[in-house]
Amino acid sequence: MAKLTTCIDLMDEGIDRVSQIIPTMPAVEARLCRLLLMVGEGIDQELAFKLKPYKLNHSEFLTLMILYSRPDGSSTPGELCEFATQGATNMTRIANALARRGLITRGASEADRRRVVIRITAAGRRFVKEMLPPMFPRIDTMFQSFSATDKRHLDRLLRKLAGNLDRLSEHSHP
Amino acid sequence: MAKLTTCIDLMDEGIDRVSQIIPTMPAVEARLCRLLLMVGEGIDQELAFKLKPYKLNHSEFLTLMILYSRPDGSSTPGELCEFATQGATNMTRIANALARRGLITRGASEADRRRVVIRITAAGRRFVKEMLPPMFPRIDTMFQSFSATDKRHLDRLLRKLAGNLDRLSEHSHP
DNA sequence: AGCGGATATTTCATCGGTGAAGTAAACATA
DNA sequence: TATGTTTACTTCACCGATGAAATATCCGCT
Repeated sequence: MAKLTTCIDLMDEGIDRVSQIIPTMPAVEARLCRLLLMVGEGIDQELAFKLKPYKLNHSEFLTLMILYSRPDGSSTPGELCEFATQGATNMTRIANALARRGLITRGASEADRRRVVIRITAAGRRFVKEMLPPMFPRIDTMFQSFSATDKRHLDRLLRKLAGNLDRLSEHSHP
Repeated sequence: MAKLTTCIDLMDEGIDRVSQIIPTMPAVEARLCRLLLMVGEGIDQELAFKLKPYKLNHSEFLTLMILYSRPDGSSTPGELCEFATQGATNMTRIANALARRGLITRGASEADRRRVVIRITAAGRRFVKEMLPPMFPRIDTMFQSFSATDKRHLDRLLRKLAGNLDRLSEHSHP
């Protein structure tokens, strides 16, 4: 497995060379994009590694966590799609997978019979409560040597970036 | 399409509730992880959107860019796997796709006949030079209202995080 | 020279995710 | 109350990515 930092070094060289050939390129910004993508992938892999023993998928985990974090522990496929940024198709599969393991139940809505009500079960809550804590040490390690100010800055900058991305996608794929 | 910022708001609420139930959770750090993942996905989608008209994949684009940025414009599947953090299997497919479009060539290595030498073609170089500039305005927009200091900070913090991730994965999936 | 283990790449089976079409219920309105 | 439109979810067919096994070559050792 290639180290992230060596990939970053190579990326730096690559961007330097490309921006020599194409000087109009916004090199600093492009570099930040690539950095974000690479670090994002890194966290993804780390998360996948922690989820593997529980035979959970990233999207299954996220869906389960959304349900867990809701006051009433329930939602609908459509809502979950929104919050988890997933396609409806995929949510069907995710719900199938979680229901088969008894972590959630699927029932018909009384108010609107088109709707399906998804609810986390007691077993689902127990499962989350058991699988979450083992992740904590590794999350702490990820942010080792980050000062409180560092964390505040990172938080602020990422949110600002998110706002800009929203404005971008409004214009193009609305 | 759900806005990133509303997803982030919901995530904030979710983390608050979960950390009330499980107070040992490193809430600040977990939040940063989720933020990073969400912003990463956002950039991914933005990139995919820009690549679609050129019928390119994220990994195909990255591979092509690596070749473009090398002084001699050539590499091998194994090396490209490392730099692009891709499985060898997938690199075969990527090379097939790019070769079919005449953007790269595949030849046998003289020194080591197990190796395949992949080289970007003149058409490949022209293609990159043509497709890259239209992306620049959108990259600039992504970092609108980021001061030079903001960018420096973000760069520094992401690299530090990458270093920590490397140390994590060394211990576990080495 | 010849054998065993390591390395480089491809093939195959499978999984997770997506777009397009299908089904069913609700709503709006005439 | 009949009809057309919208909404909610599912099914189906396909694509991109991955792990395990197959193939071919190279390298070290005797």
